[in-house]
Amino acid sequence: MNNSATAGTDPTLTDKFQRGNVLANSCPSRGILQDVTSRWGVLVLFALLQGTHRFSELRKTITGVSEKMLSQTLHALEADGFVLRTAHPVIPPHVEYSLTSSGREVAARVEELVNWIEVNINPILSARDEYAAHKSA
Amino acid sequence: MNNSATAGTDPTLTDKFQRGNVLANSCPSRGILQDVTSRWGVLVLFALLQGTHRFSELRKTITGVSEKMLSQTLHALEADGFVLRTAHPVIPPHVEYSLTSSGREVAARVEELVNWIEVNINPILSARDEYAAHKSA
DNA sequence: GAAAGTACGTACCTTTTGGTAAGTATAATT
DNA sequence: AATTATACTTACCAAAAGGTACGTACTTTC
Repeated sequence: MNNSATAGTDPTLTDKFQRGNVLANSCPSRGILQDVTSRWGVLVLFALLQGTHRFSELRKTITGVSEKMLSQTLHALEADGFVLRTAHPVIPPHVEYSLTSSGREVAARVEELVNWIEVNINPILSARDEYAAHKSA
Repeated sequence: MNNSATAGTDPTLTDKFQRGNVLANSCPSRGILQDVTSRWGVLVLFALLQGTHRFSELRKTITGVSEKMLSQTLHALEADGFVLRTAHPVIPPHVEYSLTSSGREVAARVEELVNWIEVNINPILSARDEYAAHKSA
């Protein structure tokens, strides 16, 4: 994928110094951030804070996700070590998803952000309307 | 198992009704969330926490943004009332971007998330490597 | 009088993301 | 013997995000 820094320049040396700085586009934090803040990633983390869920439960809980996207999102979060997948070898399949300890830590931050937005949704929507009205006037 | 409002604050019943529910795909919170957690939205909010910036300064600070994307992102955040655009009518143009009070509040949450990831980047990357190694084995 | 500086908008094209529908495996149920 | 249930994957297509490059406006500097 796209891990390279600015095209043409030698990235290797500067990369080490740019670590830990999201504002630098070669910083690996950006990749993690995208997994966490992706459209479905946020909602999966948020939902799993309520406890362990099965795949089909997550699908019902997070309205609008397709199986494909949910699966993809869970894979990414699992790879980053935020989500633990536990498969019980039975038929039909039984798989449970839960947060790891680091997953709980990121999810807590995500939750704070989500909660703030939900609590302040009305003022924000008003701001939007006002902005739109002002532009068209 | 079902208390949707938690975090650190006490979840009253009225909270639950005044809040939206991001897990429902018709909830407008999802739209705001996407502005805030978009690839460049996160970084713009993060950068503006350090203070007022001009357009060209933001471009230099957030490595990798194109003018088009930065402009688009700033518009979205301005419409949501998170960013204040101040244009000085001089030539060449001079425009300053800063956070509004609500912008500072969201940005603070975004910052916590970003900071956590940056501090924990190494363990996370190790988890990734281990996961990749395990899969290929 | 050409170039640079600033903050964009826009047309065009590529890449990524996302959705839909179908397929897979197998045991229990009807 | 067909259906149901679960957790996926994959192929295919549509939509959205993103990048590049150029245009605009006007003044100051070279």
